[in-house]
Amino acid sequence: MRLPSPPAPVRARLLHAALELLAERGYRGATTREIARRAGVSEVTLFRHFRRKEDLMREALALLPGPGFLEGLPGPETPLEEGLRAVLSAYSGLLERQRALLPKLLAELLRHPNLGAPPGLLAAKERLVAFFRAKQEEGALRPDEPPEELVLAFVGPLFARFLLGQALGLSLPLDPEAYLGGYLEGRYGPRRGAHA
Amino acid sequence: MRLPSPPAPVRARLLHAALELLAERGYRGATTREIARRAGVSEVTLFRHFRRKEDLMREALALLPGPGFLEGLPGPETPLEEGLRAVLSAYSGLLERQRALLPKLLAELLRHPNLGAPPGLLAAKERLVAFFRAKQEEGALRPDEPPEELVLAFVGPLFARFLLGQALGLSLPLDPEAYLGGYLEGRYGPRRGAHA
DNA sequence: GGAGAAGGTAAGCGCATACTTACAAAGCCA
DNA sequence: TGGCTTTGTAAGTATGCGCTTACCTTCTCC
Repeated sequence: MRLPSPPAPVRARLLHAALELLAERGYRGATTREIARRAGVSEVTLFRHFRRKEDLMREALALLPGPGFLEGLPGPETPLEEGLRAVLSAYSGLLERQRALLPKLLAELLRHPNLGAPPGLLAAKERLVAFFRAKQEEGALRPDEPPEELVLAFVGPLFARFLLGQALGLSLPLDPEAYLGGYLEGRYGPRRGAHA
Repeated sequence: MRLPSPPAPVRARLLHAALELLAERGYRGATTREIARRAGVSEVTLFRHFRRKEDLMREALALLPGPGFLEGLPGPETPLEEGLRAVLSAYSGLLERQRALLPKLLAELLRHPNLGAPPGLLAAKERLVAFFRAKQEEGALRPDEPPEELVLAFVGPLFARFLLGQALGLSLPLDPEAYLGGYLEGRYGPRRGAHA
């Protein structure tokens, strides 16, 4: 009798190799030969686990954003600054751990919509939007912008830091407290309150 | 006697087709056949103008960010809000005109560092950093963050709007005044000044 | 020990790709 | 008219790709 399959390490290795190569070289550049080689198995084995390259890629993308990421995000009841710090740490941890794989993977998602958006990423987005909306309703954040805009304003610069940073040679260490302050207080000069 | 070559339209069409396809399908997916077809010439003609595909791609990327973009950016003497509005209009105009080609092209740049960073993009970055630094020195912007951080905080959400937006199904119309306000005033709730 | 599952090796098929060669047609300028 | 340049068409080469087939080995579990 077979157990419901203890997650075969070969399969997992193939998925991780596929994800890596997809980010590094794009869909066409990530060849099945190279994926198999990096996973330490033969190409035949790859095709025994996944009927088509496309199936493999779809499953690999579903690994995003990785284990523990969702749980690290704040819930609607988390206080504002604590929640923002949690987002900051989860997000920058994700980007640093994966060495900027994520921006390239997202670009690949745009190019191949038939691969479908990874459910884990969609769930993360929902959770973020819910958190920011809750803080708006509490009065802790400006109510005059849609919550999605607040999410983008917080997460966008983190994201662009990796993409633009690498492409244009901007390398910035991340100072979480300064980052939080800039987000909450705005960028006006030191002694200025609200603007006209 | 030959004039210094009035920029051959065939060559220009090939470059634009290459840039488009590079964004749409990535380096490997942008085949020389398809580039030639889209430019309305034969594949042989393509190889008569560019010895190798790589040469074509490198030259095509050098077209970025397109004519007039640099001139639309503010100089160090432009006042703060006027300058920010100029950045906003130049940047979002660029992204909208090119239908989100840019994020995918940047991802492609990351994957093929041997193609080199387009000088026009580097110049745009320099100009932006110079503008924000000048505003810091005038006291119009917080002096406690590096100017590159201020650039990323302003431009990052615009950028992420296209990339994350398309990949995750966040679609947000851009309200320039609200965007400016959020950047300058911060995201704290309606009645709150500086934070602890 | 024997069956079945999971893996490997070797070889190959059909196709698309980057790139080439050979040759002909059209336009421009002397 | 005649050379020069630019483009086209037809055909082809070598390589690499996704994917398959056939056969052998190793391990586990009864």
